[in-house]
Amino acid sequence: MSSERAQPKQPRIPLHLSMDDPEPMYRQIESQLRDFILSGQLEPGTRLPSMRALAKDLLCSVITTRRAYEDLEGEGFIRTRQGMGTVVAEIPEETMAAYRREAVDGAMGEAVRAGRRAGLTEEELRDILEETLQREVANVHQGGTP
Amino acid sequence: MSSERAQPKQPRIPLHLSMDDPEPMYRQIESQLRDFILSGQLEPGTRLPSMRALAKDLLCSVITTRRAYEDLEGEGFIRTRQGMGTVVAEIPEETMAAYRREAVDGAMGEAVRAGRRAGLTEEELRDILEETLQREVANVHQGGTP
Amino acid sequence: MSSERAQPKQPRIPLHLSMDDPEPMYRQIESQLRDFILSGQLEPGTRLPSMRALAKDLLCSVITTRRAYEDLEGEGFIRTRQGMGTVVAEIPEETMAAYRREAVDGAMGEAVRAGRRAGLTEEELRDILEETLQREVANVHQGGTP
Amino acid sequence: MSSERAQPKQPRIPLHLSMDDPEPMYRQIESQLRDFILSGQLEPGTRLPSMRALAKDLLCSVITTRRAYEDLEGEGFIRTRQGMGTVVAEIPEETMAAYRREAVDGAMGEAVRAGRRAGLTEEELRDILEETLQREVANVHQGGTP
DNA sequence: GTGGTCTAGACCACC
DNA sequence: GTGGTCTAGACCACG
Repeated sequence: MSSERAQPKQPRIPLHLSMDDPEPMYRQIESQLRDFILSGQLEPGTRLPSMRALAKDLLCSVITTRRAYEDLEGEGFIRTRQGMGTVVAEIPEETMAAYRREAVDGAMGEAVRAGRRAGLTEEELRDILEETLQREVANVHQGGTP
Repeated sequence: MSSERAQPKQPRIPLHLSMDDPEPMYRQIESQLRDFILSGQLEPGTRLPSMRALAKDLLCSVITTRRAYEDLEGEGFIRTRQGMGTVVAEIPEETMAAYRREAVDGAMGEAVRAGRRAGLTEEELRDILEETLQREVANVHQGGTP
Repeated sequence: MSSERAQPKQPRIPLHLSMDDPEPMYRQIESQLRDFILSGQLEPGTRLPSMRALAKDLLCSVITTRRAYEDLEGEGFIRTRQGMGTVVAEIPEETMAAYRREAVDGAMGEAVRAGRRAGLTEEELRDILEETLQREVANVHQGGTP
Repeated sequence: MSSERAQPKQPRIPLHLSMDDPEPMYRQIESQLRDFILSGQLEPGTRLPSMRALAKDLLCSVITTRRAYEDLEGEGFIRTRQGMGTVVAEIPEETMAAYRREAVDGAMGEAVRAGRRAGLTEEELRDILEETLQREVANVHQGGTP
């Protein structure tokens, strides 16, 4: 009679929905949770707030939070079981790395293509990266991606 | 035997719609035309195909091409006149430059934010930029953005 | 100006929901469509009935059909785009084969384990397979899996 | 110094709950106990652990173990008496055989239907059975169903 | 006409 | 208490 259980910890997770964001609510929730998991701020086994609790917190419908959780489960980031809530799944480091790279590579590719269309040199693109790093660092220090 | 009146030239414009692209059709058309204009491949005064002709060519509805043209006109990239067809607008170089910078800055900002969310260091982002430059250069030499 | 379109054919697809089946409706729809695709009865590019039409047909809510379609899209079996309906996706034969084997292997493994628990010999299991083949052939000839 | 009254023996029963199994906990308990009984590893008269003890052991709620025991009692596999604990019931060999056959037949039926849905031939199904026999024999020799 | 998002609220299964 | 299924109906985006 063996078992594989443990009491999942449940930290506060600072999510926020923006009405100005054209992205649908459930996707905003998904991407924020995904980022927390990918960045290691939410570790495997960590318990997520219940769908109902999160909905109350975000002032949205349970259906919206459910949808986000369902999608994330489909992607393998979280695991949910009836009556037992939802926890962050065990994800192979390999998979994590692939996900991390995917997002950055995509955006960087777009930036480079945009630069090429604009007729910029590689050196100018490097400068823009440096400027952006400065700017974004400033942003994060005041406290927000938006 | 060929007339040489001051009528706008109408070069071949290689547009293509992709079904796999999650972007709606009219936006695909918009962004492709916008890129041609911003990159100088379509010069001011150049005549664009009629909405009907383009729709027939792309196997899409006229509503779709109309919407793309309307949006581009709203942004000031093209001008449509009754009975005179649609031509690329005269755009101050200043404005062009601003648009170009905007696109690059936006994409680079996204790349940096994605990197930060994934927990990458600035140095790793610089490396990724270099890799991307390599890759994209390779791409363009074989011939295509797609 | 090239394109990648074609008028998808739309054959009749004989789906049916069983109320006695403990499986939720949306899963019944999913598995039946998945089977049609995996068995080649629904080819890539084939158009599926619209969510609303199917719902009317099956006497269930649009939400139920939508859920089935969404899940199948998540699994890569179908592709859906706003305003353009839903079509069977192009699936690598390799992937198809893997899916096909997965289901059968799982069930066969369970059968063999059950047989082992029951103390049956391999020969007895082979006999049972033959009997089952007979019986199921009979079933399908009268016309129903249930 | 050891009493040898006619009290039921209580062997160690290796049960385990898996969080990844989509099957609810109480069903996992049920099917594992049922298998032990049907395979003769738990003989009639053998005493089962108390609901409380089992719950503590499996790190689950007593409601869960109770439900499993109740279901098994409903199926006639075990008997619970006030103050006397729970013991494996006397089951006619005939009934046991029927249950065993039922399990195998059910699983084999599912395998054949899955194969038919996937468009496999009878010969391919026979091959799969042989492969599965090989694989499962290997498994059992290293020691476990899981 | 298509699908996409969000809403509310019911009832069930599991722990 | 948890999540899971199904319902109805509104409004938007796309073609």
